[in-house]
Amino acid sequence: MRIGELSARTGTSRRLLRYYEERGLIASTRCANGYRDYDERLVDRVLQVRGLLDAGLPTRIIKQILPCLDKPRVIYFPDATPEMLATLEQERDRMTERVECLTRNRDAISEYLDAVKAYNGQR
Amino acid sequence: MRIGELSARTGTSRRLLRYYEERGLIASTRCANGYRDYDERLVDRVLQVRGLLDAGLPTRIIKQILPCLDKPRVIYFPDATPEMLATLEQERDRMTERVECLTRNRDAISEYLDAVKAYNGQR
DNA sequence: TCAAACCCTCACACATGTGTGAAGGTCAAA
DNA sequence: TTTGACCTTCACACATGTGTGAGGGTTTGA
Repeated sequence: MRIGELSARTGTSRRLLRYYEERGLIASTRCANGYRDYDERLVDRVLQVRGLLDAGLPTRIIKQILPCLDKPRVIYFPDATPEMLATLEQERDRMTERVECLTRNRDAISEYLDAVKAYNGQR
Repeated sequence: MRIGELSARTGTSRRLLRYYEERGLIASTRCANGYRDYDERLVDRVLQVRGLLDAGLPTRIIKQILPCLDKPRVIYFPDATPEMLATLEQERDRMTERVECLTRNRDAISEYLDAVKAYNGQR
């Protein structure tokens, strides 16, 4: 599919799709006329990238972790250098911290909202 | 305490502490000589702010949700306008999405790392 | 054939979080 | 009294994600 369709199907501006490509997060082939041609699977990929970006991860990190996120897990490990594995472990731990922080604070907000609801319901 | 101590105890640059204050995330009083004076509780507050920032929330949102995050919950609801409650609910949902996205992807990384470990252990 | 709707690259612009340094005031210890 | 370690404000700078538009090619349908 071309960039317009991918843009529509992912709710992502063409500008950003080109940016993600420039950052190595998604790939495209080129038609004879120079237009980008995207694979069907890119739809999920773009959505995943956006989720991670929204969760606060920079493209630099997303690019590093994406290879381990592919659906049919590639059992091709030799490409994982020790440095890369260390980075991955570190990033996994940072993600865990984020999850905990977010969960903790979200629960506090929930409690607050519940309390307000109870207060208003009782009046 | 003065800014230097708060900086040391939170691992946050003075520059950022002033920035957080400018954004209304933390407060300080002033000594006679103009120096900022921070309350002991600011240590936790700064750490919380940093956690939320690291989790991807902008200062604008953090400022809005901080009031519901105070330890001894202030049961003083009239200040919560309907618009603010709507914002809170929306932000709570966004946080939930972030948590889910992060968890999903972190688990995938974990699986990948486990697989690599098993592969290397078996050789 | 011409207009509309695509696509391309390139570049400037903006908000946000953060670093760095200048120019200068305060305070404590030597 | 002077030095050094603090503090102040202000301003410029940078990376990152994202918007916008210029200048120009391609494709499709009226």
